[in-house]
Amino acid sequence: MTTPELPELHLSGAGAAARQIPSASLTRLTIYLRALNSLLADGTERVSSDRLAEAAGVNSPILRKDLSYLGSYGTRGVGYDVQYLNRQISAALGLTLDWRVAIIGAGNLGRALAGYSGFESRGFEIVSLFDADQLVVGAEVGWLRVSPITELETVLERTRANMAVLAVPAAVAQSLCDRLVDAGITSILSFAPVVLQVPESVQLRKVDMATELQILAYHAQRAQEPDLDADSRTRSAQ
Amino acid sequence: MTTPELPELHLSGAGAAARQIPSASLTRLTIYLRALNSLLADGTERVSSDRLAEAAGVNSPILRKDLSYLGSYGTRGVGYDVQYLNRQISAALGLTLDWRVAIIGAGNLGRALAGYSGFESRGFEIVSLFDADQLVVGAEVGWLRVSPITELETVLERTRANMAVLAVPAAVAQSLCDRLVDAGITSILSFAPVVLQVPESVQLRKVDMATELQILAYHAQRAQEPDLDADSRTRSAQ
DNA sequence: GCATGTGAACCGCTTCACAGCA
DNA sequence: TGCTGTGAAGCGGTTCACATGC
Repeated sequence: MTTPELPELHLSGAGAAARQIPSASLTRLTIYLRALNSLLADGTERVSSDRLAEAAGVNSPILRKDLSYLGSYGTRGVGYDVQYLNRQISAALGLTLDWRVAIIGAGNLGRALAGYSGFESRGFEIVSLFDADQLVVGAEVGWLRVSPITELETVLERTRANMAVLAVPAAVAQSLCDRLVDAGITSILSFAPVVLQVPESVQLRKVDMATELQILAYHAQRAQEPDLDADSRTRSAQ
Repeated sequence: MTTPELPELHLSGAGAAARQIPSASLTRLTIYLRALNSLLADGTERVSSDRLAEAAGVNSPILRKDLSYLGSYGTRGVGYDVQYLNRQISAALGLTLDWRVAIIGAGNLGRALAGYSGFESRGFEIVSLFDADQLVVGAEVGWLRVSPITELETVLERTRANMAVLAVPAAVAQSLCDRLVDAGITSILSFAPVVLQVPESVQLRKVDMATELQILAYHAQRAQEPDLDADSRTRSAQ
């Protein structure tokens, strides 16, 4: 099982990348983007790291550090130009490219996603919506028509989708995921509460609402019981 | 390196809680729980860390480390009893307590959450569903009836909710969040794409689908462009 | 013998203080 | 002077190898 001594330097695979943005920073960058969009809507032209950090709910040193991964886009003594910074972050995240999203599953969740206006405004176009249920196929959801899952490969190709969102029951998630991968999709966001297996070349992200509630439950439980290490089990001293 | 033997017990900081489970471990623990439930359904009675780790999509050392935060629930040379471990993790996460969830917003997303069977099976009972739209109020969603948001405080109290899920538009999220906090809710899961301000005593978790897609876009962009450090800026060698 | 449990090294993110520049 | 940008220190999580106990 364990290969004893393989000094594995993890540049992730071939053609590995220089200067990868840490994943925690990535998450925050999307939040800065939201805050900048708000500022743009307000007509604000300049912003300091302190104020932007406050709007994003983080501290300003880490905001500056995050931005420094992208480059130096501010003016010392002044701050950041809202529109310029917005563009730079968008470009760094790849949002200036053409993202065409297929949604698999037209249940409540799939429909919620299809109707979510937040996507369009941030460079994601939803180009197809699928379901296995014949009663749902053909229905209109927003400006989309539900396609039969049997035509998955054909429609993916015709609509030139390059991302997919899985909003299907756990039982069928893996087989649909496999079909997506075979069809050439390399970015998948899954809402199905199962562990999916994908090749390394495919980016898979998961969102699980039950997980989130369970984590809340853990913290709530701790808050309820001030009696924290009431560990009555016999614990042998280290 | 410094002092050879310092009986260093790491209570993390002032007034901090004893023996907090690292957040990354917490997330994985919920996944183990799912895997264990599958094994239970299969009738499997024992499992090794290798096999459980494989089912959860992680490596086995980190699984054992995660479990070691809870205690020693395995048998060396043998493995873990599926049912027993399941109960221990559930207890550690606080899932044996009574969690009563209110869903705020009965749009597609709120309805998707209300109908999500994954909650019930894991100890979360959805006790109320609210909306501001008079056309939606009174409608039946599953076995719930949509309550008017004007009666939020009354219904929260009557149904004894102790958690809430915000599935409302960004514009109204903060004010509803404030009402939840004032009503005594201390655990909130938000799907609204805004930064919410809450007191420290309130646990807030956020799920944002646009953020997830943006992170996928970043990785997909990198995969597309092998030409990664085409950093043509003049960098003064400070 | 075999699989769990864990101290210790390692690595990467966060923090901080200050250097650099308008 | 003021705010950005960043090296370096600090810290927490992951990895590993092996001690532990059935």
